[in-house]
Amino acid sequence: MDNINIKKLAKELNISTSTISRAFNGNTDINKDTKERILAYAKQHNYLPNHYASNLRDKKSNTLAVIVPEIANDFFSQAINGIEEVARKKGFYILLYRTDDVFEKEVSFVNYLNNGKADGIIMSVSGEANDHNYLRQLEKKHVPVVFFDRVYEDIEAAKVTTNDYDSSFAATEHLIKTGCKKVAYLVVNKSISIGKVRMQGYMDALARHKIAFDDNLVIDCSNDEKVNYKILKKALQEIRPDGIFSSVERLAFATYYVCNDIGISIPNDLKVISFSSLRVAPLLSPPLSTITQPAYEMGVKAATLLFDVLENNGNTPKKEHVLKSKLFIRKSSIGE
Amino acid sequence: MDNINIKKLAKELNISTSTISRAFNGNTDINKDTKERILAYAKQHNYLPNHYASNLRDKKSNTLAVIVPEIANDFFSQAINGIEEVARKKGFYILLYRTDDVFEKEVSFVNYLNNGKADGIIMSVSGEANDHNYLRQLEKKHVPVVFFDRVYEDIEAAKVTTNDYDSSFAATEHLIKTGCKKVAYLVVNKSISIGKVRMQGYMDALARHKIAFDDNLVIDCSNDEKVNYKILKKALQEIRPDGIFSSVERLAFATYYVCNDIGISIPNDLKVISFSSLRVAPLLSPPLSTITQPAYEMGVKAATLLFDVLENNGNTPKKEHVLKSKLFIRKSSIGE
DNA sequence: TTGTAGGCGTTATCAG
DNA sequence: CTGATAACGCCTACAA
Repeated sequence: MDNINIKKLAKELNISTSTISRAFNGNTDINKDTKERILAYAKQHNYLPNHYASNLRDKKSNTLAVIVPEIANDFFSQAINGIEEVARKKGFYILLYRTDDVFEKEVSFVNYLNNGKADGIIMSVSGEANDHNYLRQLEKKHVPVVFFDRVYEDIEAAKVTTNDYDSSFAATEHLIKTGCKKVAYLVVNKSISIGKVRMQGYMDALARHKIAFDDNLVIDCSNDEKVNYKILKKALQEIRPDGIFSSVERLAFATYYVCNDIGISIPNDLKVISFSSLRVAPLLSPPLSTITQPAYEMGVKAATLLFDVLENNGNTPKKEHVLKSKLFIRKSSIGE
Repeated sequence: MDNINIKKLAKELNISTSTISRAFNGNTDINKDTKERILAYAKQHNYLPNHYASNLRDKKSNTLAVIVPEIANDFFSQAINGIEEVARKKGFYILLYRTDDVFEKEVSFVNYLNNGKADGIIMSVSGEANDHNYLRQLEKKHVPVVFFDRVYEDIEAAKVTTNDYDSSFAATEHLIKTGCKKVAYLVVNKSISIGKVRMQGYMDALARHKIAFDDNLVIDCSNDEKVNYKILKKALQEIRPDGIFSSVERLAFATYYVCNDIGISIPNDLKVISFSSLRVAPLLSPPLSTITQPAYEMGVKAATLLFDVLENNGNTPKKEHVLKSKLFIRKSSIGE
């Protein structure tokens, strides 16, 4: 009796398949004794309803797809934790997908999800500059989407973000107040999404303090660590900023490495502040000033919104939710 | 035409469902033009085969379950990356589950997987001291399991671990050679699995150097950060070790925090070395000496082994694979 | 309270 | 090369 199923069980118990089904689905129209007998026998024989059959019938998968650019990253892994927490309480499971920031991977995965594989999608996107029609098809299939952190403005869906503009403004202003005259902005892609908003905060803070914006101080980096190291080394040596506002944590780390190697002292020669979810930021040398997004809470919020839509049959109004980041001023950005 | 399916498509195209099915499954028995016509029309109408129906027929889910104690953790998130990389190449997807180190969650999830939800499982376990029969039932269902890092010795399955004993011996010996007379061992649960093996390496290194083992120097911590802080503070003040070998990265961080607060200087007063996958360990103050497991490679290996079993119809011999960790000696453990 | 039967969407088999 | 048909395992009307 290797592959047990509802029919075999029914035969062995001399009972109908419907009754068994009822025993497993919290149906009240069933005799308590019968139910117990079924469950006991099922457990003994290691029977559980087959998910694919159930899902095929119900058109429900009890699965959430989570799409992120990276997994091994403090921000995203904490956000995933938050999503998982909510999903678990609802009896949902997480199908995880990493895009590596490659738009095509995102598209291919989303298309794959087009057919009942997941009941909803939570994603942080990677392809702002592209055509997002592939996402519109999900609507037709009634697969709701919630964006978090990195969103597509042109897609109508629930969105969970942080007050990036304000944080960036505050961080830049902090550097200025602490004495910096030449604050550089580190970014991976200045023309899209997050990099853009954060840059606006940076620019406006400069303007407020009557510091002329200098395009050379916007340092556009890549996703390759070695390349970034070179770019930053060159920038620090040639442009010689006295402050760094980094929109991405790994660029701040790269800055630390470069400074260690070429003998620039943080914060004496250069003050640094960065977006970062690194939990040991206070233990760095020097402790890194950070703008820390509430990653876990963002995950929780995104998942909660998704369940709102799911449970209201897709009729919930789309909303944008902005959570607040926290500014932690530490030694890396404090003047003498 | 909201919910398209193979039958509607067949009707619209005036063609049979079998032909459509063939078009989607790389079947050669189909006219090229027909195939192209089908695929084009399907794309236009946003049709893709329903996964649940396919899986129900094929008894294949193309999904791998990954079970880990935590996600927001450098080691596990890098390992998941490795698993994902391999899975993706095989066209598989990842169902992720976090146990929070709670055995019951592990059991409940594995039981849930008992019915075709996943074709295989990769897990790092949480319940060494318990009954593992729930895992044996997976064998009956032909759902192969691969363990990584934390394994159950009493379950026969492929296992991917690191040379923990050797690394622990080497780390302890390093501290001794650097001048430590009183090396403490930090552990979360000394009696099981990893904590046990690592402790053995520690003890044997002491013995080799004729240092008497002192039970007070084994500092058993918890999963609660605040509790750990208190335990460590007390230990550092009262027992006053001059070296710390930590089997878990977060205990090393806690040590740093305590030392900062009570004015113990690392490495002058206390030398520290720890298992850790933190990528910015060189940037800590002081840079942390680490035993770093090849997390990504372990994930790759585990996934590869799982596919070996899957592709050989479960007939592959079970094997244990031991990868090597790297010892990075940095300032936190170097004498003056 | 329980049983019967049809269908969820797909694909493998077999026949043409 | 294409079509008809019977499963895959389950659940829900509906009937009893």
